[in-house]
Amino acid sequence: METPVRRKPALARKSPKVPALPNSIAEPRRPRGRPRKTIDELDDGNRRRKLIDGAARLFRTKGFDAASTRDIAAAAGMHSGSPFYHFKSKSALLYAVMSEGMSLAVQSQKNALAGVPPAASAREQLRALVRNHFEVLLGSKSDFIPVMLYEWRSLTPVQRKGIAKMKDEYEAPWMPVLMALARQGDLKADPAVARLFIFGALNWSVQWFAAKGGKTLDQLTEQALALFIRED
Amino acid sequence: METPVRRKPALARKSPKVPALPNSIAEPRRPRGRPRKTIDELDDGNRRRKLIDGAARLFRTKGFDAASTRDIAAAAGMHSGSPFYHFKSKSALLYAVMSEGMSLAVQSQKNALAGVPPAASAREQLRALVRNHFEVLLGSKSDFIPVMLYEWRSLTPVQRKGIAKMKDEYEAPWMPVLMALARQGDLKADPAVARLFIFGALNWSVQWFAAKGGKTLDQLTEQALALFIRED
DNA sequence: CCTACCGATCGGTAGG
DNA sequence: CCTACCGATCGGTAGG
Repeated sequence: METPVRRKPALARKSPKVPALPNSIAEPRRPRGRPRKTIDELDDGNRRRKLIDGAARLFRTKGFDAASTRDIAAAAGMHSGSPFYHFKSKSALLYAVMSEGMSLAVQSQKNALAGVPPAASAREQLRALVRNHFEVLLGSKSDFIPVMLYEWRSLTPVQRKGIAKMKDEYEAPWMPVLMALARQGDLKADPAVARLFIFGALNWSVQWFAAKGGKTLDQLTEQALALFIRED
Repeated sequence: METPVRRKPALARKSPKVPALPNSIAEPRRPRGRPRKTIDELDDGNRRRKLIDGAARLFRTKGFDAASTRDIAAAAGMHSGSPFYHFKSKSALLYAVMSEGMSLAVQSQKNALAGVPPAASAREQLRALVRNHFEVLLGSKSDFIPVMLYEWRSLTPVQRKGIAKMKDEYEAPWMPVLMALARQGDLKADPAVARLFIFGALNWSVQWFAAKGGKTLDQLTEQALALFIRED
């Protein structure tokens, strides 16, 4: 599933944009033994990163189909053909965005749950899940998950399975919490349906949330809990 | 805002696909006075209808950008250039889909509210609104509103204003009902935020609802009310 | 509404 | 990673 593969060995060489320099400066002597990371390899990591970040932003703002690989290349400071050195297709780039987004979301959710005291109520656990979900949807890295949510259909079937697995992992902790709340009478709907409604309510916030002037993510979390869960 | 305009006067003439018939049959004599609708004009209505319906379905299943005007033409039994006889651009066709969808939704909602007894509780009124919203999202004409919800960004700014107006009209009856529920203590969240969450929960159902095997729209309605509104 | 077409753009590739 | 390019497709149009 790790799609991107470089097509040629990365050879250290001068950037074509930089004017030629004396050899002693442009090509520092290599130390003996296993070759260290070359300047190009480090740079390559940056380029890949810039491609993924730019793609995430463009896929979110314009949609997958309307964002051209030329747009994405330009956003990363490259020329039109270069993204295909890092990703074998536009769809592989989409997969990379979604897959990275889901990794971040799963990790972020694990951290959030780890911060909840072991004896915390189901209500406290749901609060942590909801608060983290808003962070994932609307926080600093907020291009990735909206792309995942809204560009699902542009994946190939195989890619879709990969993302679905990460989505299952992300959603897994929610059901036991909702079932506990239903058991104690604080959630009145069937937990399976409630889960779908609640995710919908939260996911839809990317359509209307405006960071400026609006509510904070903490406030949104409190409102969501007040709406879904009985207090008494 | 009524974008589609025919470019030439609609002259009654034989369909090119149909073999030539004797004049007396193919071209019935016109009665005196203001011309009645000709066969071609009736047919034109059918064609326009087929274009809009096919576009709605293709925009929903493939997305606006991925659905080509050739696809849409083929779905209506036409050749590639012909949709542009009925609509001046692909985006005008999108607008027609959304605008028709919103008209249907507004009308359907009016009927639903008219069926609620005058002295009905706020809860009953919300039930009618939610039930109708599911019908509009998931019922028989269910391609139109999902397109409206998910292809918003492909409209021109001017078109967007037109749709926004219809959306405001559709959403208007919800706030008083939610405010009444909040006043009587059956809705615990701020009504303005609750409205956004509730629409999100319902709108998201187009992502997971499968007509076969799943819940009925009545059951979904009851679950939604149970989730959002206190019973006691 | 069809036929025949156009310019623009797109994803992707070869070769260095 | 750039340069130069290709075939395919797309929205749209003229002319009948």
